[in-house]
Amino acid sequence: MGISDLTAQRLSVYLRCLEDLARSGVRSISSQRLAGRLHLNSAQIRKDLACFGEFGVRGVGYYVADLREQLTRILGLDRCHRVAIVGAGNLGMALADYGGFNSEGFSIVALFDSDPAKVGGRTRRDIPVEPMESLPEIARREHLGIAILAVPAAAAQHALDLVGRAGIRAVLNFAPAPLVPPPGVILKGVDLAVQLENLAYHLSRGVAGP
Amino acid sequence: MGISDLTAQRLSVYLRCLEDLARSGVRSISSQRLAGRLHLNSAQIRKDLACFGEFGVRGVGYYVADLREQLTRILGLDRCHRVAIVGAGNLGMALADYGGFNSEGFSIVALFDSDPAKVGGRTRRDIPVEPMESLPEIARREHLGIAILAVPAAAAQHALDLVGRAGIRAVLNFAPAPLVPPPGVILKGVDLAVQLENLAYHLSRGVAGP
DNA sequence: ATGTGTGAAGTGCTTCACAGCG
DNA sequence: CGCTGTGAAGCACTTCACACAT
Repeated sequence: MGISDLTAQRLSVYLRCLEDLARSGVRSISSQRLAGRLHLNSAQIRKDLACFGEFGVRGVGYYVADLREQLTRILGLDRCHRVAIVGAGNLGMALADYGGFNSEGFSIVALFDSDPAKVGGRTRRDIPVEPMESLPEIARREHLGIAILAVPAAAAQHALDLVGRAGIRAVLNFAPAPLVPPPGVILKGVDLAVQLENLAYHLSRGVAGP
Repeated sequence: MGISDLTAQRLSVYLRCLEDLARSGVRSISSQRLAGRLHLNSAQIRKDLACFGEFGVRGVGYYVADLREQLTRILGLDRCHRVAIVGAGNLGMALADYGGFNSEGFSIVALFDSDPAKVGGRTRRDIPVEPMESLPEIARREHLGIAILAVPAAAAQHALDLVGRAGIRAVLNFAPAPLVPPPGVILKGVDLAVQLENLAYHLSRGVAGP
């Protein structure tokens, strides 16, 4: 069966919840109770998990430690991913220092910027800002696997191409531009302006129903 | 017909593209050419627009200035939305100064934080950090309509409830927690960790196909 | 008794394909 | 002829409901 992106995203949510449960000392949990915590349908959870194996125990549920381990492996979080951030503006700097990324799974190695005035600086957590030109070299030396694009829209496609040529094969794009990934590169977009405008849209159409 | 969230989000994308086109002096554009720019299907664009009226001219396409105006109105961007940011950490501060929000449609009025050490400070763009307790008062005085939640997961539900009680009816949540919106509040989530982990997942499953 | 795994039904989104208008 | 607007088909995701395992 083909695993959809939505399924993979929910696995991340499940994993996060399982880590909470493990910290609370919970040993096992049913899809029903997990669904309650996450405000999802329990069949959805069972189907998502069943894509990758039979992790549950009938009459019991899922063992937290076991499932946590399985999901960590499935999501590729059993090894550390080395991340570059391209664009050292407000957003790039903040993302570099953002504590919300599963800190075991990801390590922000460097920021890159084409503005010489920014190069040489460091974030509060001491991540260095490197010149754009050294991206290919550093990418290979440091084994960077993921890039986060936080550049202006006009520079985004160029930056993406550069990143692709440097051998980085996965990119998270924050620039508000419709980009074409180079062959072999996985591209995901997060468009903050669209999300905010979506709220404006809902506000102008009256308030949420039940 | 019920308008889906996905449609509304695409309208934002269309609007942004139309603003570019207007700046370039383009007078009219067909759904085909718009689709080419945005890497979408042209029928999708026509269907999305048809939800709200017959804006096109057969044999010609859509007049850029006219459609731009219509979409601005539909999305509720013909008036300015006053925005609060809750949580003055890395992310909250960066979002407050982020230039990517359609600057005519949104105005970030204040940040709020429960940490007294942060209160009284200002962002680089001079937006003040206020104490959490004054949120209800400032929300009403300043007519705040939207809140952005950039607090830790553990504090998010509490912050959301507070924001709801202050009369704010639309919230964009960055905290990695499954929240329940108070009645009448529209809630959208952006989960940065999930997006990044999704890339890790794709990397661990081999490279993107055609 | 409890709760998984799953075929089948239900729902919603996308794409096709074409009538009809300018 | 070019292009919109749209019914119908196609596809994908979600939910139901139940056989079956413990």
